Amino acid sequence: MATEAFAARGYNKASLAEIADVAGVTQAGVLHHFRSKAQLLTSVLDLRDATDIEQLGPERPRGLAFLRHLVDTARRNTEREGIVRLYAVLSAESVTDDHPAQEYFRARYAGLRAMVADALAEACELGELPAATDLRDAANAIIAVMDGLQVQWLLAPAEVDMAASTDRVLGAVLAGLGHRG
Amino acid sequence: MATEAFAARGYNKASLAEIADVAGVTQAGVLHHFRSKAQLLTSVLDLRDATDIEQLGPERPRGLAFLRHLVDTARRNTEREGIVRLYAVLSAESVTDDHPAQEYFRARYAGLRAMVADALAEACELGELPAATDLRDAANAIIAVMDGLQVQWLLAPAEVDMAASTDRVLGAVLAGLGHRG
DNA sequence: GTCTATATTTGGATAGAC
DNA sequence: GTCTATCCAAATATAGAC
Repeated sequence: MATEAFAARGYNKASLAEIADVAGVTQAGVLHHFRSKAQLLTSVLDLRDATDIEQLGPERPRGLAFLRHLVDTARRNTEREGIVRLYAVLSAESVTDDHPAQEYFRARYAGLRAMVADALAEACELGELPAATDLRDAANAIIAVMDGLQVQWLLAPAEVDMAASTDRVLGAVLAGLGHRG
Repeated sequence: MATEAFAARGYNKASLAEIADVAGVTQAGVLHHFRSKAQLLTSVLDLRDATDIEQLGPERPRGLAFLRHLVDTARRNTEREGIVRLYAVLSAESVTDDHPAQEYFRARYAGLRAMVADALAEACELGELPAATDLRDAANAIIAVMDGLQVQWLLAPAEVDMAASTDRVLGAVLAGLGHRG
C-alpha cells in the first residue's frame, strides 16, 4: 500500500512503481485512480484522518480527560510503528519547498493546537486546573513533545519511552500552569 | 551551498546539479571532491558539528546553567531558519530505510541524551534540584520539545514561540522532578 | 582539479488498445 | 478500469580530455 511506501521512504523517494507493485497493478493503473503522485499522497493522508476520526468517535473527552488521553495515545503508538513513521517523516518533509503535504500539515497542526488549547481552557473552566494564560505556548509544547519523541523512538526504541516522557511533561506542565500564567 | 539545498528540499530531492550550480562548478566537479551524494551529506553534517562545537567552546556550562542555556538556543534558533530546517528535515528523513544520515542522527541523539541527562544529574548533585530518578525520560522529553517545536515553527512562525514553549516545559519539568521520581 | 560527454537508471506522466 | 507502450525529463555516477 501507498501508506507503507511513504512511511518507509518518504514522499520523494517512494516510487509509483513500487506502490503499484505491492498493490498488484501497474504504475499506469495507479495513475488512473489518482491524477498524480501528489494527489495519491493527499488521498493517503485524508484516508488516515477519516480512519482516526471514525475510531475516536464523536464522544471526545473534555478538559483534563482529553489531556490524559494523550498519554494513552503515546502508549498505543508504540504498537503502531508504521503510522508513527508516516507522520514523523511526512510532517518534517512537508516543511520543504513546495511539498504537496505542506498545507495539510499546516491545517493539521492548527487543528491540534486548537484542540489542546481548548482542552486546557476547559480544564481551567471546570476547576480542574487553576486559571492561566499563555495556554497557546503550553499547547504547542505538549504537541511538540509527542512529535519529537516519535523521531527519537523510531531511531532508538530501547532508549525512548514515549508514554513515560509524555506523561512526565504533561503532568509537569499542568502542575506548573497556575504558577506562571 | 549543499547545506541550503538539503535544508530546502531534503536529501532525496536535492540534486547534485543544483548544488553544483550554486557553487559555481559542474556536477562532475562536486563528485570529484565527494565520492557520492551520500558522502556529501555526511560531510555537510560533520562540518556543521565542527562549526557548532567551535562556537560553543570548551567551557560548557554545568547543571542548571546548561539546561537554562537550552532556552537561549531556542531563542537564537529563531534567527537561523536555515539551520533549523536542515536538522528538522534531515533528522526525520533519517528514519527512512537505508538513509545515509541514519547513523549520524542515532549518534547525535545518543550524545544529546547523555548531555541533558548528565546536566540533570549534575544539578541534583549540586543541590540545584532535588534528587530524582528517571532522568532519562526527562532528558528525552526536553530534547523532544525543542525538536517538535521546530517543525511547528517552520510551518507557522507566527503561531509558535519556541523560546517561550521551551522555557515553560523546562521550568515545569525541573519543578516537578522532586515530586515524581 | 575542473571540465565535456556520456552511460545508465529511474522517475512521473500520457496515449491508446482491450 | 487496467493494460502495454512510450515519452520525456532528471538523476547519479563514470571516463577521459585539458
